[in-house]
Formats: sequence, C-alpha cells, structure tokens
Amino acid sequence: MKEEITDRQKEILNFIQDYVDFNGFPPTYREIAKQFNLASTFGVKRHIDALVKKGFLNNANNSSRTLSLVVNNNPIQKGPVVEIPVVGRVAAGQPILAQENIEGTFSIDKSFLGNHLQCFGLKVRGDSMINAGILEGDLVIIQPQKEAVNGEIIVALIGDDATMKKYVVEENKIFLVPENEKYKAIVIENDEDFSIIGKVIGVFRSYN
Amino acid sequence: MKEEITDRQKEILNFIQDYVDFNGFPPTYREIAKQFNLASTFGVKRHIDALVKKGFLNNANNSSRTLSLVVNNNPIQKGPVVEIPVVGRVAAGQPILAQENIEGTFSIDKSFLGNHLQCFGLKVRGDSMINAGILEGDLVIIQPQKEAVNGEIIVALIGDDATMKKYVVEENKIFLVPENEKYKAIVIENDEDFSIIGKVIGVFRSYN
DNA sequence: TGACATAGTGCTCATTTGTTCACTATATTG
DNA sequence: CAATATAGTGAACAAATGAGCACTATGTCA
Repeated sequence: MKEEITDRQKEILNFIQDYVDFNGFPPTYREIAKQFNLASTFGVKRHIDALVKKGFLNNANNSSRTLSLVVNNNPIQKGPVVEIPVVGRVAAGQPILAQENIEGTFSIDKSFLGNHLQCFGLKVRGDSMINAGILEGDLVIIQPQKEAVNGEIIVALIGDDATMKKYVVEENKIFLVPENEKYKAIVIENDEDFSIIGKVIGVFRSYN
Repeated sequence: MKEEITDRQKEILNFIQDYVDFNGFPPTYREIAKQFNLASTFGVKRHIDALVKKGFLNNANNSSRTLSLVVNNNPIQKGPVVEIPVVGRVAAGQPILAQENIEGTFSIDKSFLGNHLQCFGLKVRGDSMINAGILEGDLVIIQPQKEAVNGEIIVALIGDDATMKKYVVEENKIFLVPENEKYKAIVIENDEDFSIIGKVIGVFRSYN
C-alpha cells in the first residue's frame, strides 16, 4: 500500500490532474507555484519529489512539463480500449452514426466488447426494462444488426419511435416485451413500420 | 471544411497523437525533429505553424510542450482511461488490493469515475440487489471507504463474509437492506464484527 | 523559364523551465 | 528541550526549449 501523502501534496496532485484534463498537457513548476501562491519553485519541487517517491507521480528529470499521474501503480495511459460514439437519439430515416447525432464518446476496455467493435452507446430513457437490470439513465452499448434472436434485448424503430425491449417470437408473431409489470408487450403486425436497429451487448451505470 | 494537409504534416500530426497517448504529455520540437531525423527545429516549427493555421493543432506561444490536437473543431478532450484492479474476493484480515486477490484489470473512461480514482472492481455473486439493477455476474466498481451514507449501496464484511447491500440507518440501528423480496434485511448488532469496505460507484454488464 | 510552394539547414539568441543551496518558520515527537 | 518533519523563501545558475534569419534544394504550375 502506498505511503500516505500530506494534505498539501494531495492538493497539488489534484491540481495537476485537473490541469492535464483541462489543457491536455501537464503544468510546469512555475505554474503550480503560481496556483498556490508559492514564491519558490524549490518548494514545489520538494512536493513533486515526495509524490514521485511515494508512487503518485512520474516525472522525467531535466525535461519540461513531464508530470504524469500514477493510478493503481500504473501511469494513466491508454490500454487496449475502444472509443464508442454515444448517440443522443435514434430516429427513422437518417444514419444513426451521423455526425450530428453523436453527443460524445465513451472509452471502454476492448475485452468488454469481445468481437463487437462497431457499436455505439445510447442513454436509456424510460423504465421499461428495470427487471432486466437496466435503469433509466444507464448507458447501453448497442451492436447494430437488422435481425434479432429470440430473447435478445434490442433497440428497434416502430414508425418514428425508438424503443428498447426484449425480442420474442411466438407462433410466427413478433412481440416486444418490456421487463416491467407496468407495461404490456407490443405486438408487431405484419404491415407495421418496424425495424431492428441493434442488440444490447452491455450496460453501464454510474452513481456519481 | 479544413484545408488539406500535406503528407509530411499528416505524419507529424500522427506522431504527436501517438506520443500523447503513450506518454501523457506532448513532444517538444526537438523530439519531433529527432523522430523524423530533422536537424533543425525551425523546419519542425514551420510544419507546426501550418497545422495550427489549418486548425489541426493548438499551441501556446513561448511555452514548452503545449501542442494539443484539435478534432471536430475542438481540442481532443483528454479522456484518459484508468485501469481498475478487479478483485476476486473480499476477505477479512487481509488488504483487499493484495496482489494475490487481483484477478485482472478493467479499463474505463476516467470521466466515468469522477474523482474516484483509487477504486477496484468486484464481480457480483448472488441476486440480492436485482431491484436496484445489479444482477449476478455484473462488475461493480467499489470506492473504498470505511463509512457510508444512508441509502448508499455498500460492500461490507460481517465476520468473514462479504456482502453487498443498501446501507440504511434507522433509530440508531444499522440495516443492510437487500433489493430483492426474497431476502430480509440484516440488522447489525453493536457487538457484531462488521466493517464497511466501500461503496458502489458504478455497474458494468456484458451480454457476451 | 520564372514564380511559387514545400521541405529543409545552420546557427544564434531569448525565454522558459528545472535544479540546487543556504536559509527561516512552525508543528510534532520522544 | 532537542531532533525531526513539513513547508517555505530568495537567489543564482544550468539546461531545455522556442523563435527566427538567411540560406539551399526540389517539385509544380502557368
């Protein structure tokens, strides 16, 4: 377990982290000194050296601007991750991954996706799937596909409306089955404007 | 639409991007020169200036190491991922993050964790929290803390047994409340061997 | 063929940034 | 009360890094 760091060291560490997040590059000693109203870069260097020694930072000697944070004994760096586009809404007629639909991206461990690399994220609206452990506000990962297998949770369009339900086929009829007693299954009539967008392959929830 | 960039400019842009991904901070002119076997930093500066002008890079004047990439007219919002250790079991008496407990790691978008960087993953065993959208087999992210707030979902030890429940305090009594009608709340008696490991800050589920 | 664009050199200098020393002040601990 | 730890200053200096000039070489285009 790492040594404890002092309150001042923690403040400096947090500042470095925020600075990197905001700027895309780390601060210099003088920038840290300015932030904490310190007159001497040597005072800053003492704190930095302590944080490096205690395993919270990396730093290159005799180079400018090379502070980098260490988390869980690893420098923060990209592992084998995939960046997934997060889509705001699914609508009829236009490509889901059209640029104007993309609200951001979400990075996730590549192993989590298996072979499904061409996928996208979608925020859950509504509570129709709570018995399947999918709550409002969750981020679901959708693998685009036009057909589904019985029992899969899918995102589909009925007319212009997007919906996420379990896909069930019985007696040659298609049912979109909610996992919440409050709602009834939707029966898809043959002539209905219905299309499958994709299936849910993952769920993410943050309690922050 | 942005102006076209030359092949050489594209090479330099890619190098900068890879360098930032790998190191957590951008290269200097001299490091770029070294990479491309250029003898003069002025040649590098000419390319950088062109990329800035064409909208592919940002750079601060008279500062070292401040190159940052611009994507979709926005600087790449540094979204580093964090590797979280995944713990196999939580047991009494030994440090949770002892090396022998760690089964692997899981990379996740740092923004997902907010300020909770020192955390770990835990596979869910049991179905006591299904009404809270947490199913058996899910991966939950635990922020270590020794005390909890009313209503938080926590991981705790009762004797040698680890459990995940909602933490509820009523009439000066502590209850560990399942979110499944099949189970009853656990009352924590004052002399009981009980300790809180941490709180749940995120949930991940894969359907692969 | 000349103008222009692209790509680079050699070099010097200005500025930024990191390193270090000897010192002070305050709090904690044995 | 002395030793130690933490936190800092003032200052000087070394090294890193950016800025910029006058030049050359090559390819493209009108």
